[in-house]
Amino acid sequence: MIDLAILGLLTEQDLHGYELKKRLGELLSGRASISFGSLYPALARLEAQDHVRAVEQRTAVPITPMTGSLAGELSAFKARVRESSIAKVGGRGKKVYSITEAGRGRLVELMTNPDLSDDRAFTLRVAFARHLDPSSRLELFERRRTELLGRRDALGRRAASRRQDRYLGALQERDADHLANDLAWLDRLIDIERTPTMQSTEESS
Amino acid sequence: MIDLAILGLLTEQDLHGYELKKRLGELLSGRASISFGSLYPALARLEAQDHVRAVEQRTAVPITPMTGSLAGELSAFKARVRESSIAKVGGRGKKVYSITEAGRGRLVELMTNPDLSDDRAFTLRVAFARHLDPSSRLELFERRRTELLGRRDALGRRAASRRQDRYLGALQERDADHLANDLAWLDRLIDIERTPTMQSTEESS
DNA sequence: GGATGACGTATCGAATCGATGTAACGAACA
DNA sequence: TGTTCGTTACATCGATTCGATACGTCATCC
Repeated sequence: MIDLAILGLLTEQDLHGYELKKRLGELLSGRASISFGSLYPALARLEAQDHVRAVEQRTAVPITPMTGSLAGELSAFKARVRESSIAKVGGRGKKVYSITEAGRGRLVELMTNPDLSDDRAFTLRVAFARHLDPSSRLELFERRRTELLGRRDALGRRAASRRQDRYLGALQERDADHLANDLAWLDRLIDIERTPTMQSTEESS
Repeated sequence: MIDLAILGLLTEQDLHGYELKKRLGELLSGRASISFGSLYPALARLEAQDHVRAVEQRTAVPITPMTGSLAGELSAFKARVRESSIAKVGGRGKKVYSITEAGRGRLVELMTNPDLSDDRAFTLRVAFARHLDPSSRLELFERRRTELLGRRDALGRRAASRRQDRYLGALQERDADHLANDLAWLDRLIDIERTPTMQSTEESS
C-alpha cells in the first residue's frame, strides 16, 4: 500500500515526490522502493481525496544577484519565464506535499487495520510505529505474531507430508529459519513494549 | 515473473490453470501465490507465443449409464449440451496445457538470465533448480551470493551513518539477520553443489 | 563546448492483483 | 427430497503498480 508509505513519511515532514521516493528507498533498505509510475498517480489520488495538499514552490533560486552582465540579464529572463509558465507544463517548481487532517485519520486506519498477511505493509507499519500509541503498537506486534505462528504451522504440515527434491527442501528450510528469526525478533519487540521502563530516555542515548 | 513459474511447473507435467495455481501456492509456501487475474492472461500470452499449447479436455464424466429414467435422460441431454457448446463459453472441459520446445528454450533463458535483484524470481529458480545443469546451478547460487553481499554492505553503510529511532533500528537488525541467514544457507547449497559426491543416491534416502 | 549525471515532474503500456461472475458437481443434512 | 455448502474450474473487470521513457534544469568535469 503506497498510501501508507506516503502518509507515513508526510507525517514527519512535508516533502515533494522525488524526495519521497528517495526516503522510502532507504527506509525499506534499498530493495522494495516504489516507482514514479505509481508514486505520482498516488499523490494525485491522495490530493483528490483531500488526504494531502500540494503547494507549488519555486526553486529557491536566489534570483541571481544583478551584475549588469549579459549573463545576469539572461538569468533574470529565464526566471521570469519560469515564473509565468507554472500552470503550463510544470514550470520547474517542486510540488511540496503536506498531510491534511483527513490524511492523518486515513493513516491511523491504515496503521491499525487488521491486515495480517501483507509483509511489506507490516514493515511500513513498524517503520512508522513511533506514531502509534503504545497499545496499538503492542496489538500490531501480537497480531503479527499470530500470523507468523499460522505460517509456521502450515509450513510444518507441508514439510511433514511431502517428500521432495533437494532444492524444494532447501527452500522450506530457509523459510523455516526466516520464520523462527522473525518470531524471535517479534518477541524481543513485544518484550520491550511490555516493559514499563523509561520510553523517553531512549532519545538521550 | 509468472512465465517462469508456469513454464517451470509445466516442465514436470501437463496441468490446467486451476491446478497450476494450487501447485504454485504450495511451492512458494502459502504466501506469494498468483491470482487468476494474472494467471489466465499469462497462459493466453504464452499460448500466443507458442511457448505452451492447450488441449481442451472433457471432464472424464462416464456419460451417465442409461437408466431409462427421466434423470438419466436429463443427464444425457446435459452431456450433449456440454459437448456441443465447447467453443462457446467453456463447456466445462478443462484446458490442459503442455510446454512446447520453444517454451523449454524460454524457460532456460528465464532460469539463467543474470537478473539478481528479484527475490521471488530467485526463489522460483531454486524451486526448479533440478532442471538446470550443475554448472548453471552453481553459477546461479554464486551470483545470488554476490548480490546478497552487496545488500549487506549497503545495509552496513546505512546503519553506520544514521542514528534512528528504535523501530527503524529494529527493522535494520531484522534485515541484517535475514541476510546473514540467507548467506549461510547459500554457502551450504554451494558447498553441496561443489562436493562431487553422489548426486544420484539422494532419491534413495 | 560537450558529455555526464543529479534533480524533478509526468505519462504510457503492460503486468498483476483482488473481487466478482458463472457453472457443474458431490456431500452434508434436515 | 430438496437445499445449501464447499470444491473444482474458467474467465473478466477495474484499479494498482511497475519499468521505461520523455522532458527539462542545473552543476561538474574534461
